[in-house]
Amino acid sequence: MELVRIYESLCEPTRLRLLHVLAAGPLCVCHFQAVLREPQVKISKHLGYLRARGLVECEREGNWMIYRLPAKPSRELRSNLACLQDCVRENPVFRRDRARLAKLAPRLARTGPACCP
Amino acid sequence: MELVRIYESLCEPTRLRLLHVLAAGPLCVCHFQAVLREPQVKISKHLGYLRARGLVECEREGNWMIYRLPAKPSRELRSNLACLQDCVRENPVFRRDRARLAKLAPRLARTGPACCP
DNA sequence: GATTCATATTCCCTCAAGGGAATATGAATC
DNA sequence: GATTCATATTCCCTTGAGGGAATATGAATC
Repeated sequence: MELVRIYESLCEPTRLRLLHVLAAGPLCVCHFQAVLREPQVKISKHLGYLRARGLVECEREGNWMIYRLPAKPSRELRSNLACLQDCVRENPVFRRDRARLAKLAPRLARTGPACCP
Repeated sequence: MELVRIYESLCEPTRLRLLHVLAAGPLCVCHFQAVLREPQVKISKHLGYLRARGLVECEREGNWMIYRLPAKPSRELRSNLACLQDCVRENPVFRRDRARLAKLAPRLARTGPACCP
């Protein structure tokens, strides 16, 4: 059941944070590290997990791997991502992530989702 | 994070079916067995799991345990249950459960959620 | 109080998840 | 081609989930 794969992907806080941040746009791994302040292994493993289950897509760009939400998400995935965004709106951890992401915004605007140009 | 507990509860098919059936109203364990056609241990364990995480409530009535959705669900839980109902609407397994539940409806109307009067 | 019925719990097993340290990979640069 | 940088993978460990058989519990009945 696809739904179960989705819920399995959602039942870990780091992955929720990754998906929440991704909702704002594509991002490379080192930016995730900067935003979540979690070790590289952890970020990379969880992104790999999400990718294996089709919750994110990725593409290499030079040294960097750019992750994004799926271009054509299933109805189930769309509903659940929307529900997630709604649920975490007022959660301090997620707000903090958004705030850190916002500080990167000017750089992202210049260089695109990859880290350092 | 409460959200994670919710998603953990949702990432198993039997539990999704239980919650889906519960959305139609309170029910005792033996009715769950009849509707899901799963062994007693399995039903009981998963109901216990859901209960421990606050996704269902229960109350003894004579020999029977009546399970129901929480009287005052959190916003997160409400959103996710709604999302779940929406996602499974067209899924054959869940539809079959509903159909079997419907066949019990006349009896339920007479005796309440407990099994045999 | 012994039996019966509905339900819960225990025990045993297997398997996958999650964390971190260390190492591998693959692209770019010198 | 050696080095560097970003990212992925491997290895090792601990922990919890899930399934089923067997057993326990608690209420009702005889």
